[in-house]
Amino acid sequence: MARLANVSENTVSRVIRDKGAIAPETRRRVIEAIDALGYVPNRAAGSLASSSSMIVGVILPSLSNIVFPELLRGIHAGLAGTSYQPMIGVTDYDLEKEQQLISSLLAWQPAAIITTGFDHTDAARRMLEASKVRVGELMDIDRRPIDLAVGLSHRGAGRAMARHLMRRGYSKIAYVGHDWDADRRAHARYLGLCEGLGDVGLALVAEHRVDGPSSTLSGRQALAAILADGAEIEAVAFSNDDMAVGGYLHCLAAAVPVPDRLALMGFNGLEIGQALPKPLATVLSNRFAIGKTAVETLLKSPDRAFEPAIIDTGFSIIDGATA
Amino acid sequence: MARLANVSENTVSRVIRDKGAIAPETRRRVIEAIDALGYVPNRAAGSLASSSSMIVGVILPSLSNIVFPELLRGIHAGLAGTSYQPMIGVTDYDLEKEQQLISSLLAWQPAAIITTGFDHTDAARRMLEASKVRVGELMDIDRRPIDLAVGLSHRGAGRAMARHLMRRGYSKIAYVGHDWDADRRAHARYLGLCEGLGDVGLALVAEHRVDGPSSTLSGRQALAAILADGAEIEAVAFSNDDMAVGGYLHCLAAAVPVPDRLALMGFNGLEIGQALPKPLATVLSNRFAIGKTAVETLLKSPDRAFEPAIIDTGFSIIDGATA
DNA sequence: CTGTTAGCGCATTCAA
DNA sequence: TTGAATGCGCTAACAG
Repeated sequence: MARLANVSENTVSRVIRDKGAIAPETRRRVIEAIDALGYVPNRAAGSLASSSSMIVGVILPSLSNIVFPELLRGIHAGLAGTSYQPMIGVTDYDLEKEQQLISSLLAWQPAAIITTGFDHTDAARRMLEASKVRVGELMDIDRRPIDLAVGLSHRGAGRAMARHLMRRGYSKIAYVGHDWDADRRAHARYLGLCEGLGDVGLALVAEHRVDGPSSTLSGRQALAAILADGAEIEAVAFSNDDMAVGGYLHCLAAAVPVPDRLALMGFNGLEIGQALPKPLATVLSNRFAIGKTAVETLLKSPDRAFEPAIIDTGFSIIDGATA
Repeated sequence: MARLANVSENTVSRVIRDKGAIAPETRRRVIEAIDALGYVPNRAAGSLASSSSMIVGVILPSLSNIVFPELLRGIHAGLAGTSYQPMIGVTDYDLEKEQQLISSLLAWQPAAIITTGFDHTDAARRMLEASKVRVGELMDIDRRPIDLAVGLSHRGAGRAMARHLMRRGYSKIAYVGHDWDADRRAHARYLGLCEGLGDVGLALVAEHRVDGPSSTLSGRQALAAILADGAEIEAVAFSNDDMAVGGYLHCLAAAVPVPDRLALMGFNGLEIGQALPKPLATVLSNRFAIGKTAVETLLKSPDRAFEPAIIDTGFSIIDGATA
């Protein structure tokens, strides 16, 4: 193909990568030859030679929870138009698996590695720090990142939920949630919620947590359970929208008037919440923006800054009609 | 590191890849050296040398529709325990984008490429056929694949929906759907539905399609619209569960008794449908199994068979309580 | 602006 | 069972 265009192999490479100055005429010939032969460059060779690849490693805790595909959507959006390719791994909330994935991904010498949260094994942290790839830790901003954190303060979101419910006149507030070991951010929101209540001398009047991940079904069952306990409850703060939608469906099935007899509030701002007969009161967490911003910021520079950076994508209360 | 273990570079490579016979003692020394130095092999170099990589290219039409993340989950499950890594791309239902992604992915010399459906540009089809990588076309099985198809007959699923509704005693059946240009499989189900009705001399009494992708909100609006038209309708077949859940929520909000006044049926078997006050009648599409089966089958052999293969993962009716 | 030269870090021969 | 030699296809550095 270099022969076909009457140039050196190298010039071809330069045309493809748009690097260095090239005579317009030469470029034309090369491009012609390229699509005459249907040439596809070998990325492995390129990566080896340049000891860097156009890969962005993405590590997600789960694909079952819709928020992570949405985060991935944002990452994709940030990558669109570039020639970076995401390589993804799923940890199932297991830090050992995360460490192993980090190792496999580093083997490709990626441009960046994106993961969630600040919890990593020591070995994983060392690998990330030792490598010079850019590192994005997403969703949370409440601790010091390795390189870049993009997300929101879940502690702050929890406080905001407390304030919102109190502003609406509820004071007998309960909590319904799911497993904290896996979902640390849910725990942070819980703590924020308690702090927010504590600020005005209140406390949760009841709480119920289910084992395992959040889901509509378990939210529905959990709300039924906490109501069966008989405590006097005016409003329920859920660990997230999945749980809250489940709770709402229980109220529909059990004919509990929402929000008059019981107010409900979720977290995330999922579409399904807004399609309910009464739109769910919740907190929008901007997953898409988190992913997109993270990618754009990381790829802006190939090198880390002197100090880790934190980008707060914020959150906003969605008033809804259930609280 | 070869020095540390007192062996040649080459022996190290053999230990890592578990290839060729190695003295237990030597292997021990090498492994020791490996994790003493925290050595991470360079995959790009490996791929270049072997002209094949441990990458599986995955091309999805969208991440907004929950079925594709679930397909991805299945793919991940099939990859778990192997050292293959998925590299993913999203087409937004655009065949040109698919072609471009196929080209970028082939540049990595992947072990396999997984995409959805049988619609590809001519160029894309040529690239896939020319390369010797294994090719999985997922979700549908109604046409002849390039190498391997894994999925279900959407035509058949549409007929099954028709039969189910008729068996339940409904004969005035309407259709509510979304954009067919993007979602060819939804169209196939529609055709199957019409055929199923036609078999016993029936036809749809009304139909309504919204532009754009399926969503709970548009399902809700679409059902409201078709009911407002005034045709006499006993049951509605939706293009999928997102739309059907939206329809159900409309019935809740508008106090339309389900299924007594109006029966509803969806497609996919999403979890949310089963969490509704009345579980949704729907058709389970086994997305997870499709992804997992496809990966497992493709990676079983590095070479294509003489004849393309088709794996029918089937579907099953979920009776529910809405039809 | 373009050509030349020399590796990148492995896997794959072939010998020993 | 191990070592030595060769090259995968490209990019980087340097000349010209």
